[in-house]
Order: sequence, then structure tokens, then C-alpha cells
Amino acid sequence: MRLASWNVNSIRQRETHVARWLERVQPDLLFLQEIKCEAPAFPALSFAALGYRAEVVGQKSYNGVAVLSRIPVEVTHRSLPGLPTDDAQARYIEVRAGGITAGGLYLPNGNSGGPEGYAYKLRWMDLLAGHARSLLAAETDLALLGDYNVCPTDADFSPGALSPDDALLRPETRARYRRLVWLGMTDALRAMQPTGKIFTFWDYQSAAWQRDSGLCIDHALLSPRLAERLVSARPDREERGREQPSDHVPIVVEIGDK
DNA sequence: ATGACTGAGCATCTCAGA
Repeated sequence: MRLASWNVNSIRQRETHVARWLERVQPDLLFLQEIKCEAPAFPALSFAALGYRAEVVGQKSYNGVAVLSRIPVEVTHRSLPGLPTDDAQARYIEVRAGGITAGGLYLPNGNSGGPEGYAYKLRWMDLLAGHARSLLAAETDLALLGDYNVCPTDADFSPGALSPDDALLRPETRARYRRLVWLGMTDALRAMQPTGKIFTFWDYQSAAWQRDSGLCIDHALLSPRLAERLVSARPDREERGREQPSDHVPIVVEIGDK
């Protein structure tokens, strides 16, 4: 089973990038973040032509997540369980597919909106950990993948790419990411490459891509039994070199058969 | 010293991204 995640920074700007990538990589599930549109504006037809159906949790202008699948899926959640029902931010979608549960997430950045904005990020991470804990308690084969907006360690960003007090690397942020890992989840990218640089994002500014000044903020966490089936996990850096790319590249995780 | 990126939207500027 091939799982993937990609923050596309507007699906309408990246429609052809995504279509070509689906043809090239052929994932079973592709989770998308920052689609930046409501469901009716999602270009579902061009993906349907390639054999992928879309489940969309849309939002105008900001955020927005979706999943494209070439296998049957049942949507289990369209928002993170535990958030207030009036929370309008489209950041979570979860499906059952191919015998596993897979959540696609777009975690709040936390640098905007002052102290409230950062508190929202931490609250979101607390709820994510609580949700993961209950799924794992029920022996669910679980994958949580997406744009976490967290650099877990100092190996996960280039020197100078972030200010020292950035919300992506504050101790409170990292502690909450570790709490997720300590539930028994395996960071698939790091399991495949324990040391050295792994980047999934390069800023559009300051020639960050040309200088390879990047961040590792897109992650795939796997429950214990899925981790045992892990075959490969990698960011697809090729996509960052294209014309008018997203600032993030896709991550691809291969899970072997049971 | 200067300029310095991208996307969306009740837009020619502001907000957000990270």
C-alpha cells in the first residue's frame, strides 16, 4: 500500500502538478493540505479521469484538506475529534481504506494570531494526541500523515531558516510532537534515514531551494504494526524543482502486505 | 545599500504561510 501526503499550497494552482504526480507515482491514497478552496471549486474531474476519487474538506482562502484515492475509502472524520463544533478551520480528514485507518492533517502554523494563535496550535496537538491514543488503544492500524508544522529536532531545519523562537520549534511544540511518538508511533521518514538532513519544505524567499535551506515539517507517523510493515519512506524532492512548485514536496510511504 | 516569494480575495493592499 502506497500512502502519500502533499501540502500543495492551492490545489487550483497545482492541479496539473498533482495530476502528473499521480500518474508517475501511483499512490493508493494521497492526502492534500492547503487546498485553499471550498469543495465545489476542487478540480475533482481531472483526478477522476486518472482513477482517483476525491473526498474534500474545503475552506475558502485558507487551509483545506482532501484525500485522493484509487481504492475504496470510508470517511471516518472530517474534523479533528474534540474541537468545538463551531471551529471552521478545515485541517483534518480521516479514512478507513485498505484495512488501515489513515488521518491527513494540516496542523496550525502557530506564528500568526499572537499568543492565541500559538495556544490554538498547542490545543490542536493535545487533541490529536488524545485521538491517536484512543485509536491505538483499540488496536487500530493507524497512519497519521501531513503537514505537522513541527521541526522535531535541530536536524530538521537548516541553520538560519527559522528564528530561534519560531512556533515550529519551540520546546512546547516539540514536547507535544514527542508525546505523539511516545504513544508508540514511528516517524517513517526518520526510521528510513535516522541521521542527516531530510527536508520537505523550502521557502519561496531568499533562494532557499537553490541553497538547500529547508525544513522537515511534513511527517508520517505509523502505529506499531504498520511500522513493522514499513518498506520505504521518502520526500519526493523532484517536485520542488519544477515550474511554479508548491513550497512543500510530497512524502511517500510504502507499507508491505500483511 | 538594496531588494528580497506566493496565493486568495467584496483586492491595487492585507493576511497568512513557515
